[in-house]
Amino acid sequence: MPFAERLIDRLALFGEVTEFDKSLLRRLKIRPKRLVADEIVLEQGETAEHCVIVQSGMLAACQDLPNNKRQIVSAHFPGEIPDIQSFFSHRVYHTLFAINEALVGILSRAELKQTISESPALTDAFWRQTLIDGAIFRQWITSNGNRGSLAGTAHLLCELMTRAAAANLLSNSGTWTLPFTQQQLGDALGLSVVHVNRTLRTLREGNAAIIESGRLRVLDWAKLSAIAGFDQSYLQLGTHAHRFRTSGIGFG
Amino acid sequence: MPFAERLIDRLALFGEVTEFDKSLLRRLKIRPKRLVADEIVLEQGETAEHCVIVQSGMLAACQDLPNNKRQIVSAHFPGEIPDIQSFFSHRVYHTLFAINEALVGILSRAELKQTISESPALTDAFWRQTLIDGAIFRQWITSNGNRGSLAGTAHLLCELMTRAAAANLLSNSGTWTLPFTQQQLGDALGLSVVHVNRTLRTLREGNAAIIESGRLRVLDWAKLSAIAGFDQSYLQLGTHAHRFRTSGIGFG
DNA sequence: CGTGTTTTTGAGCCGTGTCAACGATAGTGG
DNA sequence: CCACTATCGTTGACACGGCTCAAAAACACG
Repeated sequence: MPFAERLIDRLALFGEVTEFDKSLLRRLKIRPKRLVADEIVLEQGETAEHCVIVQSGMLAACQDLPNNKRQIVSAHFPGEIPDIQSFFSHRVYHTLFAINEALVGILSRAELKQTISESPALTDAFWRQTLIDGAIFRQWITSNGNRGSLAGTAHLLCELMTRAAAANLLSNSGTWTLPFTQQQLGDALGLSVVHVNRTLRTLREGNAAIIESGRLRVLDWAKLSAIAGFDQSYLQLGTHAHRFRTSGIGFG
Repeated sequence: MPFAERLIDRLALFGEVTEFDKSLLRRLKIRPKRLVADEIVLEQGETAEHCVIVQSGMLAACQDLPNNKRQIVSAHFPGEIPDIQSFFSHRVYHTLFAINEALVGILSRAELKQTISESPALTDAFWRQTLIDGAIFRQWITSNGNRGSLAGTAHLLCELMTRAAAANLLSNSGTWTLPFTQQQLGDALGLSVVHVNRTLRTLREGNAAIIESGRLRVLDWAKLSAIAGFDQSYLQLGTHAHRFRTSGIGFG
């Protein structure tokens, strides 16, 4: 599936995309680029003339800290544009890197911005995306601040699983190949690897969720989301989430 | 100063505001409302038809958690519109409340959205705001996750002080009446009141910053920002920050 | 002046980090 | 196809940062 189509598909999760808007997006010049795991797309402090769109695999953004820890501040699924913020601030304050082997599209920031500005509907759609990103950020703040390790971890798993479902990444059996290492989960949650491991064990022993050979399987969605205090509506995946909620693999 | 002017002033921090845009904003119907400390503007889960603009005082947004803790996820200075996110998602997932006695303006969300959409420059300006909000969120994630209590607290103080300066809230002597209680700082930082208190003492004893009778005084900006790992550029207060940097009260 | 809130301090405990080691798994080159 | 090696996951022991409980001091307000 070409880049523009993936983008369109994702936008369609949140509302109708008109033929006009589709044609605008299809006109974008997008250059493919393969990334290996851990490959850096954009370095903290750099200025960038290009935007990135995720085609397959996952990207994440992190801030490297003086105490040589790193904080992962966001995770990006196929169809997403991780660096929209460079629209108005060409310097970025975090490093964008590939979580696993990924295929991304590189496009001119100016061109994308121009294209978006040609359609009020597209402007709305992208602006809306950044607001949803904000809602996700707030949840991460809460997870890292006051939810505690178990609820925080559960919340992250719920969020990632829901977003993975929306990106159509679940297998028939409802599992998802979680590309994060436990170290990376810890970097996102502000926990040590060791404690992430223990927390995952607790979730496993409580029959809430299990990661087996890299695949995340939610054993009991009600239990997991209760532990997390997770309510997916902030992700605004209305229609799509509904598709999964009614498909009998345990969402809801 | 009328509401629209405060809004214009703030937008002007980030770039020129044309007369056309000003006239659009001045046409907005804004109803004043006084708030006492802790008064709730918008409750978690509510749907809102109105937007709020802060005129004086401060607002904050928090998420209440099942473990009866609360996480403050954002703080809002005069000139800001805390609930822009309701543009595309009428339900809000956090409670918006007044930190101290405040004056806000209430305006129709639909009308504001309409007004903004009439000017590409305004659209850009507001979208840009939400992206800056995102940059702030990322910093809070990092503070709550991996910076540790001392650096996290210092970072929050740096951020609030810088934003207070941009909102022209500093006294001649460079102090600012920090309206947060230590409990609220803790709610923002994911720390207990007790520990916030101890951390502030450490900052005080290190001659970095001191809160005396509710006023925050930065004793040594270089030291405080070094502890925090703070770099104000993510706030994009370019010109304005420069004004303070050269005013000899210790910023830079 | 009295009452409620906020700040400050102490003492003790618990969650989470650190260190260290081993096991599992996957990729690599012979 | 099998060592070899690197990375990741898992577990235990122990230390420490930050939480809880509790109470006093400072402050704000009517």
